[in-house]
Amino acid sequence: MQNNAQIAAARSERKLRDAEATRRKLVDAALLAFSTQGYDGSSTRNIETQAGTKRGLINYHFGSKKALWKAAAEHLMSITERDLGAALADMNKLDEDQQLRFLIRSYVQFCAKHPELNRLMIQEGMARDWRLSWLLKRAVRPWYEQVCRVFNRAAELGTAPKMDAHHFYYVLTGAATLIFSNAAEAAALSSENPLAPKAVDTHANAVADSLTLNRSPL
Amino acid sequence: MQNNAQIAAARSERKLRDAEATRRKLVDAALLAFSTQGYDGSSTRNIETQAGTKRGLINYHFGSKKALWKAAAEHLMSITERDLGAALADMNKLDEDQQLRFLIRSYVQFCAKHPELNRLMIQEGMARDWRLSWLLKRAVRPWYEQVCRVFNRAAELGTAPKMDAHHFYYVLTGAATLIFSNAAEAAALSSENPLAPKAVDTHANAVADSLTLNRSPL
DNA sequence: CATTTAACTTGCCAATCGACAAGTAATATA
DNA sequence: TATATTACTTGTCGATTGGCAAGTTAAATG
Repeated sequence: MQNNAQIAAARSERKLRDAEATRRKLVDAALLAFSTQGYDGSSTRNIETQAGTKRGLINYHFGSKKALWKAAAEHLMSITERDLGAALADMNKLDEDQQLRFLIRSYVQFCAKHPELNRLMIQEGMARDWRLSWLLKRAVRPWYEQVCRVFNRAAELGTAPKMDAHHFYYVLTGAATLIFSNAAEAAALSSENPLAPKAVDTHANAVADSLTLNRSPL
Repeated sequence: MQNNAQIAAARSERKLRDAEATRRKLVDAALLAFSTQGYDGSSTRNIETQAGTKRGLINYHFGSKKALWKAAAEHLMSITERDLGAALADMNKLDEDQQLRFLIRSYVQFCAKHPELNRLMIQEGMARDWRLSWLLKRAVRPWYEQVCRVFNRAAELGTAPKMDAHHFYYVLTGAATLIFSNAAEAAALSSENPLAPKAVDTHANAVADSLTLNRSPL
């Protein structure tokens, strides 16, 4: 009877899905905590509470706080890789003159969608430890080199301002991200939500206008 | 005999100076801890150890961790107010055409000199709590309005790019500060110290070139 | 010289931290 | 049906947290 086997398989699948749902809730809560409060400022017990799970499940599913951080960071970096990779693919379909501006606007849109990314990078970019090393190897260095490559090509074409690629990277990253990673401050200063689609688009244009030279047809 | 009185006064003064030295060491260590590890991620005991003082002195001199944070933040904001105020005064002596660029360059230099400021703002700018409120009222809002004022005047003169002042503020602040607040990451990516005077000057020019329109004589 | 005061020291407290281990309950397998 | 495995639950541990209070030490004051 294949029916019984199917039912058993469905039950097994469902059990697996439940465990995966628990892992997912914990990863999401961990990402929020680690990115806003830092690694040492986040407690596993509070993460479990925020995730709506019971107390020992982080150690059961991940083994340690360190392993939870790596799982959460890996989850975020895989999303980042996928979305920014897609943006780069779209960019390559355009005329080279427009590529830098497109990349900048895509990057700002992505940062608004995932402020946890830049919050995490800020938390971990201050001190040299195992978490910064992990992030550099896993995601930052490849992205850094992609940005420098696009910038250097744009500089050849005359669509990028004349500066060192390294400084361009930090001007771009800082300009693109601060209004979103410090959203609470930005909202208090302007009484408008910086994550609203219209505000995001305005900011994307502001950054792109600042960092490309074809800002208006001559 | 005034001599005895003078000696007594000197001793009293010295005793007072020692207490003040202790307070100062604690404030310095607190600023380093709070800005890099966040408020909850910093422990008073570790701050005391880093300051080279004994264990109960934070509670003796400041009464609580919260009061220590306020003392450290007030110390940093008074330095900021003094230095950026001086920069604004110098700026006002220049031709109006050059004022925005001068302010941007001065601001970048200051951020490189005091990376704790932007690290603290990043730590506290993510969530609405009593520390963000304190910082907004004490320092951020006045500075924000000064920057917007200078930018709006530059926009009238045609020396600033066309964008909303609020977005200009965050483009400027992010572009100016990230390479310094994430100095460990930046050093790992470029193998040069981002806080070295030459690197600071290069970055100041990169930010100023991006955010002013008189980038080169036409 | 006796007393007061300021600066510092130390022991202790309840709460919380990450981690481990011994459970229970439900499902899968033989 | 008996056994094993998976997912989850809970009790407890030693270490650390912020804070309080009772000290000690040394200088100022009368």
